[in-house]
Amino acid sequence: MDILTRDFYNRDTLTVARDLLGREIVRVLEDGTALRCSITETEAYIGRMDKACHAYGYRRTARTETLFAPPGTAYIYLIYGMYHCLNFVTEREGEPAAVLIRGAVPIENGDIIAKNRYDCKMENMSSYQRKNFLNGPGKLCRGLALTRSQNGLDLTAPASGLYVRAGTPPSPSQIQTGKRIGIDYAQEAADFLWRFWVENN
DNA sequence: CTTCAGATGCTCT
DNA sequence: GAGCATCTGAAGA
Repeated sequence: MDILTRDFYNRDTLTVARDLLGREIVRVLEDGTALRCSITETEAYIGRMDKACHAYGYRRTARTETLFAPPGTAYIYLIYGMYHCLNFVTEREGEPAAVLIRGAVPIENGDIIAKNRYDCKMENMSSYQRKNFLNGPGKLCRGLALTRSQNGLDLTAPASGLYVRAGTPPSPSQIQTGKRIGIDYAQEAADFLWRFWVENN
């Protein structure tokens, strides 16, 4: 198959964040159903130098332990008491960094994703719901039924039930860059242009 | 279209 | 105890 290997994640985090656009997340449920979606928006977090990163200054706690795992590991945490955020660990093992997956569009089994999100089929979604389907980290995790139970999974092993395929990356001219969202507390790091997304949608 | 309050529980000081 | 890499529904322009 065309599953992205550890070498893909074992690179500079900004490079990986750009390169993840258009890649396919595959989430295999307990019953074997494969939910598939294409990544449309990402953000980079680099502990070495980034005050917005949970592992800023190599801070090591129970939560940030996953960021020190090998590249290609899933880092999933709870935010605001009720939502989850999906990240992919990057750079060499021991270098705490990751890419937050902020948005995606469905490719396969959209009806199940729609059931997780809105408890209905895709065809019954309103235009507002279509527009706001998986365009946020909490929405994406809800749609793909991801929680902290999946924290630490190996994204390069199909057996983990969560992996990433090569997909269809956009042309460089379709990639937009901007400031990251929701990190106003991070001082100078709040202005880093570490957010990437595919134009349209 | 926009702003805004409130939900809710884990993490770290 | 304070704050958080968010989302939703309601209300107003």
